[in-house]
Amino acid sequence: MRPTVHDIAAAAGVSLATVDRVLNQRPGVRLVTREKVEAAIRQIGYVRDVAAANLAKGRVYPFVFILPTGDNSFMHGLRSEVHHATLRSSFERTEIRIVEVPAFDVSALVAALDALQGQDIAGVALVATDAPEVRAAVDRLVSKRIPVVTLVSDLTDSTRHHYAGIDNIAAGRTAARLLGRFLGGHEGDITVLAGSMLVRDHRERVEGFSAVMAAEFPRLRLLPVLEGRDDPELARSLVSKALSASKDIIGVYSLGAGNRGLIAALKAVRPKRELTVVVHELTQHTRAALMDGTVDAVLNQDAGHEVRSAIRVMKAKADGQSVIADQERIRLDIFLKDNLP
Amino acid sequence: MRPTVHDIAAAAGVSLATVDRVLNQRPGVRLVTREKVEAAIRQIGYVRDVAAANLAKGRVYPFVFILPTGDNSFMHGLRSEVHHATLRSSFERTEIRIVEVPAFDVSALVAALDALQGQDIAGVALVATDAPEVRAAVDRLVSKRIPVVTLVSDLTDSTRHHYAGIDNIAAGRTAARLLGRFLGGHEGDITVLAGSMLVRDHRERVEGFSAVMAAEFPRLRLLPVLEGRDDPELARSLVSKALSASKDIIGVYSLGAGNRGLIAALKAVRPKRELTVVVHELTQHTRAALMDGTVDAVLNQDAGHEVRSAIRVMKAKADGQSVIADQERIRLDIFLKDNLP
DNA sequence: CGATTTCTGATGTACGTAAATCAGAAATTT
DNA sequence: AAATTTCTGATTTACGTACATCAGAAATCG
Repeated sequence: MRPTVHDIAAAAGVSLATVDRVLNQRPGVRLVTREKVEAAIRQIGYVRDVAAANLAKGRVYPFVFILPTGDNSFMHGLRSEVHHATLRSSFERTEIRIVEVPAFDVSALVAALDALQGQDIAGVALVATDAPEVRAAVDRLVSKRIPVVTLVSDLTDSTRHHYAGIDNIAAGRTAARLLGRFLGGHEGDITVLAGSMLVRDHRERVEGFSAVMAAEFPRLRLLPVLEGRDDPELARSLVSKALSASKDIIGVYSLGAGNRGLIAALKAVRPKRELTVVVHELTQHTRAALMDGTVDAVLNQDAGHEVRSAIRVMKAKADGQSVIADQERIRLDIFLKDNLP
Repeated sequence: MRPTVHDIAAAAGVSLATVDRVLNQRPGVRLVTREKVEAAIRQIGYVRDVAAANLAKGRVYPFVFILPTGDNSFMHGLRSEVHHATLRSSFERTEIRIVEVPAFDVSALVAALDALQGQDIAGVALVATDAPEVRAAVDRLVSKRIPVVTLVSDLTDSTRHHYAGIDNIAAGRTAARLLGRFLGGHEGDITVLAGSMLVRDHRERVEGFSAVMAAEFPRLRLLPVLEGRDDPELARSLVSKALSASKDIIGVYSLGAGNRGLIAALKAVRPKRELTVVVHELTQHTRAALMDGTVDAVLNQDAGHEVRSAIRVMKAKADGQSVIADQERIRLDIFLKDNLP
């Protein structure tokens, strides 16, 4: 059986109350006594039973998710996953609040973060726009001992406790290799469609993609990155224009959201032009496009995993516990038409 | 706040003791009273606090993992993941026992399963060899209300509660498409190396692989499947022989374990022959081979996820609880040299 | 040395559930 | 109607921890 507080008390030759004071860092214990107790804790290998502790405390974890607005499928899916998590709240002792903030809007995000300051919050998860002001706001929360997890897109040089998202440089590199290998030794242009270079995940994907393309597929030339702001309509017109401007385009990498516009543009030129296409985010649109051959591969991050992971990590941090690092690594899913879930 | 047993008692106009009898299916409650209580439970939406219940019961979950012996890296990794789980036992209230059984040995597996019959076991996870005798033994356990989860390889038509592993047909199909696309329009032979056609996962991979190859890459011809019994030495000699027998081999699909033998055989012919290679299971050997270009893609199942998922599912079944299906779906990981973890 | 101040022990209640005991009520049998 | 059996209620203890209170011991101060 696992040792309990009673065992510590017996081992250290003190009372339960003193053990409790040491464990919960309450005042009223002499240094020598405290050390005696701590030694006993280590020696018998006591670990607090979090379930029992939470029961006694009536603990609930008030978490806040800050998500960008926008009607693209990915963010819609993310919101829906957070919503699903709220349905499990009573079991998991969480109380999840969703705060929506305009996409790519730095000051709105900062305001939302700062609004959390005084509140009783056990953790914050946010889709970060990578700006110094946001970093500063996050650091303020961290310094108030509030666990902060970035979701989907990370924040450079901030003190956030954890990032629940994929390695976007690796994603870009992987896209490049898939595209390069699928195109065999062919020569031609590649067009890249991003959402916004303001978010770190998109910048990193471009960076990884360009690096591998330059190093390993010199016969494929990258055209300037198009910014579709994750907006289907804008994406459509940008891609259509690009395709008619250059007849040498043989490959497309879409690394943001708003792919339903991209797919429409591709279908418009489809029988005539042969294009190899890699896109991000598995949605109903990209799934259909993968099935019908409009798209050759879909890179995906599982929003459900990201949300559940963020919650687990925030809980662990709030309790000062460690996490199973391996379990919290968010993986880059590669979908071909054969391994769709 | 969540409703408690006290709320049920009040709502149903009965005592705590009666509520307890209904909840835990103890005798001594008249049918009408029982129905009244059950109605109250539904009406106020009571859900048992499993943490508190486990605390009160002093519940521990004695689980058994039945794993095949064998010194290939994959099984080694699997054992090590189960071992890691034992280290978390005290937190998770589990008591994990590992039973080793010779690989591909039906009667030994059946004996191990039957040995569990009378024992106090909260769940069994096994790497199944797909045979009717094994299925029958599993069904016997299931009929004794013991949760059974197949791990890595599933069991046809059995009543096991859950399968913690990848979709192997999809894995084979994916391998075929990767190999086919990477080979561009080239023509030639493909050799397939399996462990044993006695295990369902390997059979299914071959099936998926062959189907896609036949349907979509008619210029690639499949040679007869080699059976390396997941043994590095055997794999090496089989592949070496095949490579020298046919000069037309331009692709290799290795769907079992024992890849360090395969890799040695490949390296032996490496500078002269150009081969596109897809293998299963990320180990130190396949990882190195992917990095140095001997292998083009690695398909992987995350043993850690499988083990943790199996434990979560066995727990849930033991408690009569539901699982988050999406969270328990084991994914096929596709690794190129760019997205290695 | 006595008077504080600071520490420590003893004890009790609580969290939500499980499980046991015993007395009394209701139903069933004789 | 009495005797029995079957149900139900009331109450208690326990799980491991948190937290509060109060009394008494030890240390520190004047």
